[in-house]
Amino acid sequence: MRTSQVFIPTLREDPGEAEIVSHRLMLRAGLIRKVASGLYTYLPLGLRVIRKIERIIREEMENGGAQELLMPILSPAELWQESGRWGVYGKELLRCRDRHEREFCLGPTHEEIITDLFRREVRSYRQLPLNCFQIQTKFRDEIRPRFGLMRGREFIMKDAYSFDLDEEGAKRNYQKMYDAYERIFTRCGLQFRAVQADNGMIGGNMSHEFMVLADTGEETILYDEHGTFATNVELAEVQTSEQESTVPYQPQYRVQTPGTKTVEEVCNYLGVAPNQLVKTLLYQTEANNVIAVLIRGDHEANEIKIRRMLGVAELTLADPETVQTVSSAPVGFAGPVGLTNVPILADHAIRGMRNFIVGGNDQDIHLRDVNWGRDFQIETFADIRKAQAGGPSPSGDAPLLSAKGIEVGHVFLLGTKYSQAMGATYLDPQGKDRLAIMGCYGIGIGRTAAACIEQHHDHRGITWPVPIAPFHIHLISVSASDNALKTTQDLYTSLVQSDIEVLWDDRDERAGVKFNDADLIGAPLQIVIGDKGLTKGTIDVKVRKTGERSQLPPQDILPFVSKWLAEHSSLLRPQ
RNA sequence: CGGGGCGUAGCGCAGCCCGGUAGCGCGCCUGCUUUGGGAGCAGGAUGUCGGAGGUUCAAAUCCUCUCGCCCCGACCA
Repeated sequence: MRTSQVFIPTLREDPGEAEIVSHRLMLRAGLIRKVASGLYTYLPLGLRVIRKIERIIREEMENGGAQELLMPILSPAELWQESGRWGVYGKELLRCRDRHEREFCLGPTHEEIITDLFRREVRSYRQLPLNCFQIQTKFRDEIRPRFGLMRGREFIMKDAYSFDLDEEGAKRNYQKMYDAYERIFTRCGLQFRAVQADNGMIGGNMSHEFMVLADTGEETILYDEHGTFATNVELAEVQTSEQESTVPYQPQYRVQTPGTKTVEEVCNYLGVAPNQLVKTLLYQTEANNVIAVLIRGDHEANEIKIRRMLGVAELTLADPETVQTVSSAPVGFAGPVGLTNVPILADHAIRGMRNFIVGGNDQDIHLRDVNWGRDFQIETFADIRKAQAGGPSPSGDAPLLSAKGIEVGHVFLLGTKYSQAMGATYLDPQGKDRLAIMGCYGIGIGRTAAACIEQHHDHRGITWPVPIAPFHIHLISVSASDNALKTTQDLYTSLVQSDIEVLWDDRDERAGVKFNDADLIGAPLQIVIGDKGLTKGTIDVKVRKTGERSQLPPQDILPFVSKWLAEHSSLLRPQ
């Protein structure tokens, strides 16, 4: 295509609104434009990238036995009420009414719709397994959209849902999708890692997130150097062998700690290290039960672990009024001593502590030389803190390393959560009703494009991998002579006839402008035709990513670029 | 939702404190010259100063309200 016929509004300067490199470059290279917070228009160039990713996804999903369908973007409230999620999804679910005052929501995901379809249409075990996917726009009313396509409110997602006869079948489908995802992200030219992820209330360990490694990632992953263990920090188990301490008990006493609410403030005030402190977190569950959670001062509570441990869906820190009622002190001074009206859950690390500091259940008061067992009782010790880099890996003794990642895909074994709630059953060979075992599998497509830019760029612009580049070749003529024009035209035609995607910059611009736009847009190869080279009988080819240049006679260009593109389109080896 | 910041020409910004008829750079238009890494010269166009209300002889500037956007945080006691 010619630039005069494609709408590519590039920006010379960085837009003020963009913070991270992918967002900046997507705006500057003319891939997207913002419509409102978290809402973007995909411009022609951006859409070409999206379509390429979609094509790879379609191929690999079909390869993995999934078939494409398309569900509506609006979901009726009844289905969500039936699954129970109408009540729990919260403000992220954008609800609306139609002209008849019927309630709907914009679909943030489609388990309800697909499960409804399944229960209406699938009768027999003979129809299983079934795996359907769609590529469709989702809407989640994010609390804080940011970073362009990285966290938008409206975004394009591939979501797939599998239905199986039994657990084994479901695991087979899960594995197929896992494998498909590895192929997809590899083909997109991404450095990524599949990590164990949270399964919420369902249990088991069948959930993996596909993380693109990038410093701007919003997720933290922990892994060990052998590569045998990788997980979201939210999930990582803490290996612990804390023995009860044998340090002699000291008598407990009260100290004044005016205005010291945080661990840091207490430590500064008393001149002690955070690991001598035990913080008492008061949590509320959905049933409004309050529980006290004890965590060593230098550790962080892991709410996902606590939630799973308690078997509750919702867990939030207690509001100030509740804290006042339960601990008879304002927020910041809760402690376990005398806290008899709520259960006390403690992290394993507490077991090995003696003579520590806790809140005094009184304003501006802390207690020193407190000891569990003597001064208060702990109901349960459990692994409820966040794992930290440097700690031992659960798979061995190698220390854990941490990295930032962008979650681009998630595979999840759902089990019977939705089939149970919505009655998605089939008849087995014995004629008995059985619940279908489900799995679901998502990929954020815009986010994948953004993550790709995070990994493939330099100070001049994007350096697309061939498989998802908007164009293969950026063709630039820098001379206006008849000869140069004719040569460019001929080359353009022959490239197009060979099914190579060429963007021909036919604008009446200076060479520098064209070079800069080409580097910004980031087609993998640039071909430069000018009188300078033509008088020597050559045309220049530049590899965008490496800057490597070759001077070739016109007739060698097509074979050269065909070969180069073929070599760089093939499956990259996963890291 | 809490805190901070910003809305002035297509884009990036200054002007606001201290009120007095709106500016810079890039882009855009015209002409000439240039033409292999964002050209030079000359000329030109462009603004509901986010919106509403108020104070004032006079408001981009001060006050009130409102809308939008960006960043940080969202309870770790």
